[in-house]
Order: sequence, then structure tokens, then C-alpha cells
Amino acid sequence: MDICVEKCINEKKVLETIKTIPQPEIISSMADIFKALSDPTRLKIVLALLKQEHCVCDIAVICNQTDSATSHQLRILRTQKIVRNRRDGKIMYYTIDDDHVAALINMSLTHVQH
Amino acid sequence: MDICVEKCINEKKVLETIKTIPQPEIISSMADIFKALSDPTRLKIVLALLKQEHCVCDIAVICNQTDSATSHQLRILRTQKIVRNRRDGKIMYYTIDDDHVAALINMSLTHVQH
DNA sequence: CTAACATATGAGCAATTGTTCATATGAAGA
DNA sequence: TCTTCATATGAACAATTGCTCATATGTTAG
Repeated sequence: MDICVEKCINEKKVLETIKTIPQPEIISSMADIFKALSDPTRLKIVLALLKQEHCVCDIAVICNQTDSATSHQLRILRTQKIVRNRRDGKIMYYTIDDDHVAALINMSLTHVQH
Repeated sequence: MDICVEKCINEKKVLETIKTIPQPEIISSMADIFKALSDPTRLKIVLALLKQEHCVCDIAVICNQTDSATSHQLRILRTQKIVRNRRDGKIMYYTIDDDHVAALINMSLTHVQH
């Protein structure tokens, strides 16, 4: 019944499932969020900002990276609306943009700890 | 006060934050989970399996991919304990491993939809 | 204005990723 | 046994990623 007969497709089940899957653009956007969090350095930035607001140079120190590399990473996180920045004179302060992020991070932490 | 003075580090804030950040291995494991979900094809597989159990060839059809490519992706998801498989004769059925996964996916969907 | 500072950005590159293709494994039927 | 089917896996390669370095912004102080 559920065995792949002819061409190895169980058409009914496949169509049933396809109906429930979001549009490609939605899937792509979701993947982009996960991609933004998939780099250890970027994840460390997010974890740091979950504690408190920081400027770029402080984030660079926390991540043991150059300011330039840090700035590149922050741009990716900004694009995905994961972090937000505000300028105070020469200093640019970064914060977590919304609280879905904290929920995502906590969920993955729970998953890692079995 | 919070301005980067000398070498551009606010040492107190930085140390305060560093104390709260998980161990590198934890961060790395969390990043691996997100990396597994960061590819649109793999994410589509996960979304399909959230609906119901499927065999490799059906997943391949759903994702418009070869069985081989699908198998490679499933291995990555298996390694991250995101999916689980059971054999029934020649057929290998895949399911979502635990319900943290559904929570993660729903959270990212919420984030995408503002 | 100019200089100094914090951050941003583009080019270039090594490392990583996802696919294809060929081959291997494991199970069931003849 | 041999064959077929469903899936897995290794090698190879193009595409993408994250870093470095050089340069460009934007802001403040002199």
C-alpha cells in the first residue's frame, strides 16, 4: 500500500503532503533565517546581544574577530531582521530585533541538550 | 560611558556578556542544527515529514530531485537527529525525530510572516 | 576646513557546500 | 544462486560562504 509501486511513487500520499507545504518563497525565506544562524560566529553574536546591547568593536572582541569581519556578519543578521542597529555619534549599537529570535535560540539549545 | 574608550572596548560590559555565552561546543552544535535547516531542499523535506512519514523516493518526487541527492540530504538531517528512519523490506521510511523540530519550524515561519 | 575614529563595503581568495554520476549495499523474488 | 529494486555512499566539480585587506562613509573634535 505505502510501497513505491511503478516509478517508485505513492502518488496519493505525495499529493496529500505537497498540498500542506508552503510556497517556495516562504521556504526560501525560512531557510535564509536558519542560514543566518548557521555560522558559529554569527550565532555567538546573537547570543551576546540576547544578553545586552553592544557596539561593533565590543562584539568583535567577544567573537575574537576583526571589526571588518564582524561588520560583515552583522550585515547578514540585519538583512534577516535578526538584529537592529542604532547610531549614537560614531558608535553603532546593535540589539536583537524581536523576541522570536530568543525563542528560536532557546529551542535549538533544548534540542542540543537532548 | 558605553563608548569604546582606548582600544575600543568596554571591558566591563564585554566580560559581563561573555560570562553568559555557552561553551564553544554548545554554540557549534546549535549552529549545526540551524545549518541542517538552512538549505531550501532540506527544509522542504522537513516540512513534508511534518505532515507524514515518507519513503526516500517519494521525498525525491516532492523535492524534484534525484533519489541520490535526496539520500545525501537525509543523511545530514539524520546526523542532526532531525529525522529518523525505519526499514520495511526494501523501503526506508523517514519521520521527524522529535517535536522540538516542529517548534523550530513554526517559530521561523512566524518570523518570516513578520 | 582637516584629522581621527567607528563602522561599512567591495574585491579577492581559500574553504565549504550541494549536486551529479558511478558504484556499493541490503532485501525480496525467481 | 542471480536479478531487480530501493537506498546509500564516495569522488569530482561548480557554486556559495566567510575571511582578509584596502578603501569608503559618517561623525566628532580641533
